[in-house]
Amino acid sequence: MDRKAEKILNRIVQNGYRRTNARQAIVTALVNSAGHITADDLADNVREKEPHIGRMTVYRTLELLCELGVVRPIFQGTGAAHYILMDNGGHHHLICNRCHNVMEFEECSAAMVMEKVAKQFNFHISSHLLELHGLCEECNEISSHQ
Amino acid sequence: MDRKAEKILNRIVQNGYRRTNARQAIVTALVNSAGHITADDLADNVREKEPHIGRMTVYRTLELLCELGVVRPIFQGTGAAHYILMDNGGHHHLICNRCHNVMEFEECSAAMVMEKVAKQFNFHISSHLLELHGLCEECNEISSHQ
DNA sequence: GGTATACTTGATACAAAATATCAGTAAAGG
DNA sequence: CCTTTACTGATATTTTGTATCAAGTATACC
Repeated sequence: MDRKAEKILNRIVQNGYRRTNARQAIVTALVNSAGHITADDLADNVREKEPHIGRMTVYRTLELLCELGVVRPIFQGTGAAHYILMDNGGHHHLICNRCHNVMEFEECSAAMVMEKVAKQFNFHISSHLLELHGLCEECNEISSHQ
Repeated sequence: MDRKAEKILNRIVQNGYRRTNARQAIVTALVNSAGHITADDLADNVREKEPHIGRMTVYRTLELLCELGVVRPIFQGTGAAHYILMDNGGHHHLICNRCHNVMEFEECSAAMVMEKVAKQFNFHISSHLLELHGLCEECNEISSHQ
């Protein structure tokens, strides 16, 4: 069992919810998905190993994980919601408005900013999401050629 | 006509799309909605004044505005996507995992961070979204009392 | 101002995604 | 092992979003 998955399952138990086989399988699949996946794709992954697990349970588990702050649904391009793992602190995305490509980046100096805000509002931050929207290098060139 | 709406409509024209009555009405309603609204609610608002405008057109206009980077769909609690206006540079949200309250804050020192990233990736940033997830003051107290 | 053209619109039908329900099942605590 | 209560999963249903296509309208050109 993955350590990351274990951590999330503990969080579930600590909040008074039960540790079930379905939840174990779903959380494990979620962690293995690298943290970017739709509910339906996650359901498919889970059912490869445990075919008896229903779609509904996957949706419900994701809802629970949202409530616990483990996961956050976002739109990525078009179609269904993508769930991203927030348990590791944060996500940093560069999102191109034209090609909808998502690039991830690391950036820790943002931490300073957050600390400041947290103090001001007396808010207990558990994770964050920073999205920078615009045009990636390639799409920007196309634009300027028109 | 609102200046903000005017600016968005200009952006539409500058990108080779037409300035139509439907788009004017939709953009105006969007700006008046304070920038947090679902597609269907927006359609309702638009149709109060212009009942002939179809739901489909609202969806299509929002799609166009996404492409232009004017708007960004996010999940807020449950149900349909909420569209937030990105035209004024950025959004800064504090989102409580427990009560799902969304507080907005201003924070400009984040600009430095973004500049750095933009250079590194040669990415042309037009707007940004920074979400800090955790527990608000009130919910944090409830937690520690348990 | 009139006309041609291509873009835009809106009614309808359709597909996809998410939710409600409820009988059956399994986890936790004794 | 037994009881209680939360959880599950098949199904049906609602909600949300998309495809289609004839009719309409904005723009460019004359």
